[in-house]
Amino acid sequence: MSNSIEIPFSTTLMVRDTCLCLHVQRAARALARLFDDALRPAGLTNGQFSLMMSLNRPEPPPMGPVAALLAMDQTTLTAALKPLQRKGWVKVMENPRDRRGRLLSLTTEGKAVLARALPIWESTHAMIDGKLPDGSVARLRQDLQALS
Amino acid sequence: MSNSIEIPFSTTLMVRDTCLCLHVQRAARALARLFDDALRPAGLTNGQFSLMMSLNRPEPPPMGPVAALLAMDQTTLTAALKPLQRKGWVKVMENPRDRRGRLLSLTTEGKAVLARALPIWESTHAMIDGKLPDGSVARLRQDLQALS
DNA sequence: TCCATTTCTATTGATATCAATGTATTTAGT
DNA sequence: ACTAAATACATTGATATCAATAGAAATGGA
Repeated sequence: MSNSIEIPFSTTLMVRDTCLCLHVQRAARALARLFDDALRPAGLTNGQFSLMMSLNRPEPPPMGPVAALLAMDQTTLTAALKPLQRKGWVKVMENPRDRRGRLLSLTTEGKAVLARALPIWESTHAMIDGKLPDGSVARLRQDLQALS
Repeated sequence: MSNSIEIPFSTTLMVRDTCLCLHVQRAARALARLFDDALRPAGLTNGQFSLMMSLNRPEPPPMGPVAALLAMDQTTLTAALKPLQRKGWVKVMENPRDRRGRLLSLTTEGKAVLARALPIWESTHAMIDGKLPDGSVARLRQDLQALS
């Protein structure tokens, strides 16, 4: 006996259509592929581009605020820095004011890589802008910001 | 000599504020954490919940369409199925009509796990809905769909 | 039928992601 | 100054993600 616990197919369709988490994950994967493809000639992934761009500041930031800006776990940032350090694009140094902390900065070569990637970002982003209805991109950004 | 190639800080701020890819990745990470936390008592991550829900169909689907539905690489789906198979929640069988292919289905226990997770999804989603302005969630879904 | 092409999936290698945990350092309270 | 608590990162282990590649089976054209 024992009726097995079943979710109706109609519920499945409802969840698929309405789940915001699923929709965001889908879009995240699709956009990541799009930017990864575009940025490949520059030797960067979309995540590496965003991370390095966030390090292009007058003063080298510590890790915590950078992780918060990117809405990622601090351990994820530690891992993401590894390949960039290996390539000599990012420098991680001890914070003289707080020896627990690290300060992150782009190397000269890192800045050059980022500068070569920038026009690719611009054209890719313009392409997306063009494909979406006018104004929807700005609206989308606002809505997304409310989630993170 | 050689002036190093620098991107102005103002450009960095512009990219940070406008990059749709970054905004989507940020929201994706934040939402993933939120649902992962909520679903943890059910033993599922947000991705596993979405995948298993997409398998709750009258007829077991092959892998290709499932990967397309989730907008993920086919190799990602292969990997994502591994832990679910190990736990006995998903069954992967050869397609008798096409011996290259596989058919994916939930086991009885898988269906039970999914059924226990459903109320968690409902309450978590309702919580998000409540925190966002009226109507913005539906609009957001539409905009995201245009991207994937 | 035979063969080239296409389709469907798996494997490998690299990076991304987070939970759990540990270590070193700073801060705050006394 | 001393100590407990908080803070900033790193490490480990598991899963997620995709590119490149390879294998097997189906399909289509001659």
